Amino acid sequence: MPKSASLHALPAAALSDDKAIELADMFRLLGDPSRLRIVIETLGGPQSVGDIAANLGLSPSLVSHHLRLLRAARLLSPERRGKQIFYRLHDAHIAHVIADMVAHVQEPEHEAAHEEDAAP
Amino acid sequence: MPKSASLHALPAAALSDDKAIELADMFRLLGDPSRLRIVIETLGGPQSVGDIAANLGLSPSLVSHHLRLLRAARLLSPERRGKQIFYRLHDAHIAHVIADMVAHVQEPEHEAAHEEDAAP
DNA sequence: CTTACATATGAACACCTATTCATATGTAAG
DNA sequence: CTTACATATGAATAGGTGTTCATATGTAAG
Repeated sequence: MPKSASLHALPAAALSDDKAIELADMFRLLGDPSRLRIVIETLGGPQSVGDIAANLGLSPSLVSHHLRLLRAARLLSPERRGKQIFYRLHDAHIAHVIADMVAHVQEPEHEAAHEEDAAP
Repeated sequence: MPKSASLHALPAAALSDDKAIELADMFRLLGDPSRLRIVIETLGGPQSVGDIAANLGLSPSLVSHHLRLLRAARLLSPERRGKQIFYRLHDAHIAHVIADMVAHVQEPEHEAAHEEDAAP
């Protein structure tokens, strides 16, 4: 394993394949706009399925399908309250990660792009 | 008035659809194990296509295909050095976000932290 | 020039996935 | 009981995507 020496304060780039797959799995779930919006909705507190659907303009069926995946991945957890079921972020760890990403995206643009593909 | 933030200054859950799609796009790219490993490889510094391929056990062709996507999304940027082309994270912003996620996954164990927020 | 190496590109294929529709399950109220 | 509401589930489908193979482009050296 001819690995390049770690540079500076950055974590040493190496990540076990298992962890990589685990991370990729989480990224993949958040990689769908509908699912990402659902997760973001829960950042403000537990939300019922119906509220999420109405708020995002999605069908309750579709929201439920996505919630099943987010539930299986332990990103969200359900809590029954009467007829409704409220979903919340599974733990503070997930909440922090998501909030961090949202915060980063909401920041003003950092630098301009270089130059890229040229098409003759 | 924004909803009450529980732990830190959580952003008020709302995110414009454009930003949501932009974020989801980035997540989707990182949602593939091969692509995620490629990005993580560049955390330690610029890496040539061949080195990445050899290091990850992927074909140079596949790596190049993935690099094209990461390049188009401005996550990585190429730099020619002789015959080889080195790829590095496009900016410190991206680097920080990725490193943050990796650090979170590498933490020993994450356990659920319950907290009551909003109760109608 | 030719040769060898490094990367990129296009096509084809198999696989996966997001969405919709119809239907089922569960729950509170009349 | 029945009715109405909230959520879940299964099937079917259209579109997307990762991978491989073959080939092209670019670059340094002999």
